[in-house]
Amino acid sequence: MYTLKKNQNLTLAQFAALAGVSTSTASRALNDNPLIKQTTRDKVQALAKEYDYSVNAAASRLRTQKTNVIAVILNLIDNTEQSVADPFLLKVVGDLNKALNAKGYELLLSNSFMATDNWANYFITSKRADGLIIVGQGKSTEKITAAASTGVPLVVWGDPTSDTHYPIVGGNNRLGGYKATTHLIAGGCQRILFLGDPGHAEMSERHAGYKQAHQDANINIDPALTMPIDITSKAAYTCINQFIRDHGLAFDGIVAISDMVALGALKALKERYVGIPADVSIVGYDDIALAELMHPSLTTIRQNTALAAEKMVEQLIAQFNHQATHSIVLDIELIERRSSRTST
Amino acid sequence: MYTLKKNQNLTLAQFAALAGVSTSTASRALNDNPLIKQTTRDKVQALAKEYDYSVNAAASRLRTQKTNVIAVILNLIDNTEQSVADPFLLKVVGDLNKALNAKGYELLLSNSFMATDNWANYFITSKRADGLIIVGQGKSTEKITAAASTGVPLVVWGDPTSDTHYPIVGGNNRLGGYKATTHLIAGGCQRILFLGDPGHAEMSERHAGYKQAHQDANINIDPALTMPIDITSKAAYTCINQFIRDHGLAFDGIVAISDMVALGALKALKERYVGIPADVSIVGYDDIALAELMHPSLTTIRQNTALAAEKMVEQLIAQFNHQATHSIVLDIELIERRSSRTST
DNA sequence: GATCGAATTGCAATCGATTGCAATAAATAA
DNA sequence: TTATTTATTGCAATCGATTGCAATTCGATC
Repeated sequence: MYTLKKNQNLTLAQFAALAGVSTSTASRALNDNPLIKQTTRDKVQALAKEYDYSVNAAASRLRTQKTNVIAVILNLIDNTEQSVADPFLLKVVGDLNKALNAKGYELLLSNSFMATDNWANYFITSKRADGLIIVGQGKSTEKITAAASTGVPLVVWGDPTSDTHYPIVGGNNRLGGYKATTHLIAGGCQRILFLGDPGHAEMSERHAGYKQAHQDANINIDPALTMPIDITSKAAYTCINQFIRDHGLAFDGIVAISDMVALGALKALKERYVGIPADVSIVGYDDIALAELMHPSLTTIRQNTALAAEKMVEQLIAQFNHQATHSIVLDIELIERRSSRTST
Repeated sequence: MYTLKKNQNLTLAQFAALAGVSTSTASRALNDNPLIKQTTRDKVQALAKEYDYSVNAAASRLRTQKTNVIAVILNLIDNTEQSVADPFLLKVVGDLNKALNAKGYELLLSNSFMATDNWANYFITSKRADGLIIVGQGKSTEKITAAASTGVPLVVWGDPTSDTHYPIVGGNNRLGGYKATTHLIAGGCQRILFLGDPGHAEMSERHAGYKQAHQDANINIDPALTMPIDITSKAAYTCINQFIRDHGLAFDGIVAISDMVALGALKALKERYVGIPADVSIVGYDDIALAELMHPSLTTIRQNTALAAEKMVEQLIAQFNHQATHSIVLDIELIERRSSRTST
């Protein structure tokens, strides 16, 4: 059994007295304000370390009206279950954490299932955070537009080609869909399944790329091959099973909306002893860590999340400085592995 | 009657004037203080919603000395690279987020690579958070003990059998190691590789279970079969390849310290056309979402992270209330899948 | 030594919500 | 009716750091 020990906290006034300076000098010294003589600054800072003094963030935030906190909102799409666990989303959070820290901000994590749905009010008006980073556009962008319309600084990870009044950072989804599909076609695929819901902004773009690739190759697009499923491996697994039960193995390639989806499909196919890539080629999306570990390893479209995180933070800071912002399209990259046939 | 533009930053004073009450009444009404007449409370709360008023968290925190924020620190072990991306860690974060929200707390995310290494000082003294949840004991528990010794409220995810002055929540690692190993032995394995570094608290316990299982089955333990590798799939992959190159397939079972490690091993084996589970059986740890999706699906030890998160939050709140706390051992569960032979 | 300007430092008001205590209104008892 | 509780509400001090402006010190120059 352990009990709480009361640790005494110094206030700036007490600390200043200790250091033999006024509170103003102490405060400025701690903030490395050039108004204060260098030697004084050094002395004060050293004392702060010695006495474990650190400024009261609450007081500082109240006075400066700045929190140095950014709220990151996981804007999940479908059912909680899988989405929250999606390695890709969480990787983005990790990268954001790094990018924010590098700029002196802290990360307050939330998801779209929280009680309030007035983000601007809850986070910004209440001075909990200085800005919002919203990961994912969700099925509807209502809450986002609502927040943006109040003038709150925010950035979204999503499809950057969406026409919005706020900046969106994201991969080139159309190109991603195009490259994935083209790669399959080059490998000899003729009937390519599209696994993902085109009702969602990013997916819609990828689907457009998928269609474009077909057209460029003069291949007819069979609408029955587009499967608008949830972004979960379970949905993909079920979908593939159902499809094969209904139509047999009436496809020879799969473009999946995420690696998790691809893995669900892969599992279903393997269980039916479908040869991969001999019978069916698969391309995923995101290049999560697991993609490489699968057997066969998964061909996929890589998104540079670390760079994306930096860009998002950049765009947010621009808003703090009342500078113009804009959506950013990031390059994507096709990572060829063993789940797809190489072009002949 | 004139209308005020909504969503301006109202102060409590302005809002109270609007509502025709004093600031004290307004404040109490918003906090549902029974001192205030019910009808007044209702009226004030309705107005708050109408005018998008929300209390300034900075001011409130300054006055009440309570932040309602918990800092969650990812205490990573080895190289950043893989660990940050470990789906298991991130799942824990997701569950913590949920558990904290349920109790009215927010989650401030950090990792052990941040600038400061005086956690107590940085988070608590500075009034950024009310308590710490540290995910992972790391290779050394220095920082944790340092923080704990200052009396800061904290809880750790790690090995609960460690003898500490702070509460640790975690799975029954010894039992986990034991069950995994016993399961393999029951399936006929005689030479079982242990993939994971026993120098780390949790791993050490699992290793103890591994040894115990051997003893109970009267099987000699070959120390050469214990491979102290990093907790990454890459390390596992390399390790298995190296081992086979050096000694051939001198083992018929693997107990892996995490699913990621198991997957790395699996990949190496598959590439060498080793039959799984025919030639080698594998048991992982954590039961991440991917475990089920692998081919063959991965037998593993499941840890109940959602429950763990709740317990951790509970232990933390107990400290806020100056109640006694204690470490908690959570049950684990063997999930039998296809990567291991079933007991005959 | 006196004067002026620059370099440092200090004074005191301020940020916005909370809460002990006092004050008032309403309800009950005498 | 008046006295006495009891239920509501308001006053004003307080939390701790920041910062505009005033005050002081220090050099350098005449």
